Amino acid sequence: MSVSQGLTIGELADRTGLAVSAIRFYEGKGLIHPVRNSGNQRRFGRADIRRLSFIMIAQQMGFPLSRIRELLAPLPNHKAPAKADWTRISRQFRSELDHRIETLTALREKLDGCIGCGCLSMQTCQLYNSDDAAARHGPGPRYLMGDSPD
Amino acid sequence: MSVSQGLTIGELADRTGLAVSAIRFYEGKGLIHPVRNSGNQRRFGRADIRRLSFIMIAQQMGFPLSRIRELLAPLPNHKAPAKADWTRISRQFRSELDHRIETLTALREKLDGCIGCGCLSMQTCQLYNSDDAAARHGPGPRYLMGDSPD
DNA sequence: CTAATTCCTCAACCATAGTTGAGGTCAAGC
DNA sequence: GCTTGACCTCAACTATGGTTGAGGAATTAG
Repeated sequence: MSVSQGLTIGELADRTGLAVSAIRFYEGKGLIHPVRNSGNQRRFGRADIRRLSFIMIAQQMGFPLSRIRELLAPLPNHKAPAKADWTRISRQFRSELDHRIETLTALREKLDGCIGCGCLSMQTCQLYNSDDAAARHGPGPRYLMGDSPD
Repeated sequence: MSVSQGLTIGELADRTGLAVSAIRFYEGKGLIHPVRNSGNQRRFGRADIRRLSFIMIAQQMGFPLSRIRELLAPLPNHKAPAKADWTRISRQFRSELDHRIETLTALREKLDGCIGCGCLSMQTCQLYNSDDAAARHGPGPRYLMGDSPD
């Protein structure tokens, strides 16, 4: 396979650590867009190594494939992306990551308050309020789910 | 339904915001352990409202049901847990939450470095190294996945 | 006492994220 | 030029986290 023809799916699998079947699956989901050679075999560009690496990282951080596809949508399919393309995507990614970290941190702080007050089973729990208070506001663990304690 | 008989599944669903089918599903997975009345209907204790709230919160933070079951395993099944039970579980939960936040934060810092150096598409990218460097270390995005850059 | 509602079990189905295998084709080495 | 390994498609299967519906029993309200 000469360089000008691109990488085979097996070569790409070796480079990224992904299974061949996973790469085909991602193509089906619109995350990657290989070309086909005269024998109907997939041929990938070197830029696709980075594309798949990004997919793996984003997934590890809990992004669903549907969202990753959206993030990658502005990248060109069949030529190497410009630096500006990746920079824009990285910034977007970073901002969603920030949001995830903030949400988790806020939850942790409430949990801290809860351990401190000896709750999660007490009527005065800041996380779960009393049953009556929860009933007034509707179902679910209101405070953790977004309400302020009264 | 008198109080001494416990909550029906529908009442518990109203209190927690969960679907009746989800509560039955959690029982099947061993996350909750209702008793049965003489007519084979499930009866829940008030403590189960908190138990389900905890399940909802932990799930929202990305814990799989299997792990949540393990966390809840020390709680008594058919009587109200002691304060110490919930405190122990909360501490364990908090420590796993810490770990998640640390992992995400470390990833974010590497991503920051990457935006700063204009990478994710550059040969000198700190996240993805060069293809040759990546090949030397094995498949995948080595730096983000745990390696230090050389 | 009857009718409406809620409950029961069990099986099938949905989405996400893939893997596995059957049956067949392509390409690279000798 | 043929054999072997890598590739192709498509369908079925895995696991998680549930929902939906069929067919029937229990409970509650009037």
